[in-house]
Amino acid sequence: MFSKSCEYGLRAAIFIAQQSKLKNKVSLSTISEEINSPQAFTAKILQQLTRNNIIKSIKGPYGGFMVEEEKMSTQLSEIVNVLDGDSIFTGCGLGLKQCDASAPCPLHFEFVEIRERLKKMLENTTLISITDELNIESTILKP
Amino acid sequence: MFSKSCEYGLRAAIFIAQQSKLKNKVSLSTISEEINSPQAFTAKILQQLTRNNIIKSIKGPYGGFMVEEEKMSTQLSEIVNVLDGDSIFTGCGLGLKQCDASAPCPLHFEFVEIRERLKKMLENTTLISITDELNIESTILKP
DNA sequence: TTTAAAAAGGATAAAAAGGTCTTTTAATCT
DNA sequence: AGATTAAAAGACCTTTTTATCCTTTTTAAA
Ligand code: FES
Ligand code: FES
Repeated sequence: MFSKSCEYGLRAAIFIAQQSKLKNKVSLSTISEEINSPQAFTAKILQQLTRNNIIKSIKGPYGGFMVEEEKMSTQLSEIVNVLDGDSIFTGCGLGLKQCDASAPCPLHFEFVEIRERLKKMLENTTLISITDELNIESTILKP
Repeated sequence: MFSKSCEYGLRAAIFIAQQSKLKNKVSLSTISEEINSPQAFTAKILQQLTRNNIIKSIKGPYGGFMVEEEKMSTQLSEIVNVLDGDSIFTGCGLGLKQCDASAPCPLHFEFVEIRERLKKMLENTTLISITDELNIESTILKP
């Protein structure tokens, strides 16, 4: 469904958001331990999220990564878009060059509904909405 | 969503099924033209579908590929399973080692619904159901 | 101001996916 | 039987994804 980059990126962003809610900055090594991802690769992904202004990084001792208050409303769809592009939201299920109801593939009408539901779900889920729920239900970020 | 192999494989299988309904065998070159896929690569994919007994191949002059009558009820989910494995049907959206309601990731409950809907759709769609519809609606397999 | 912690950036490497080419095998026609 | 046609099989190549390593830059604290 999503690339490895995207999976790690989502898990990382959620973990950082959790900690930011508790006013903690977190270092790369902590993040990759807590979400069980390869450290150096995770660093690259965090750079992308930083460049795209989804998380904030602070260099130097006592530095780390955090999600700023106003970025806590970031939709997961934005993160997916940064890391995997938008083909999951707009592409044809059978790989036709463009998904178009006027020239539909055999799966089009059913596929679009599922794709839209996925899109809506990722748009309606934000870093803040997840970290709020995390306090209630017990969900996890590593295997 | 699906790999290129899977996209080509689904398009090819649907095209072959269409033609089999008209009692036509189709050659590799025809298939790759009609579904707009790279020929040599498509050959590899058709071999997989043949080995997995989803389509039938006939060598020699007047040979080609076809879907046998009893295989027209093949579910698209079987083709996806052969070409991409079952991770799309069972894997965790955030890439946790296993998707498990007792240790759910933050997306689990919503993700499972979408994943199940995709699975049901691909199980309910068969080569025969698609080729029946193809006569009614005008759906396409390329570009 | 020196030190050390931490991210950024660049180079590289391994693995997987995507794709091509050549030889072999099987079927049909003459 | 021999020539021809078409897929099967396996070797090979290219690109993308996934991943590591190492150096540089930044910066807080002693
Ligand atoms: S054309 Fe294939 S999903 Fe829309
Ligand atoms: S645990 Fe992540 S989708 Fe089920």
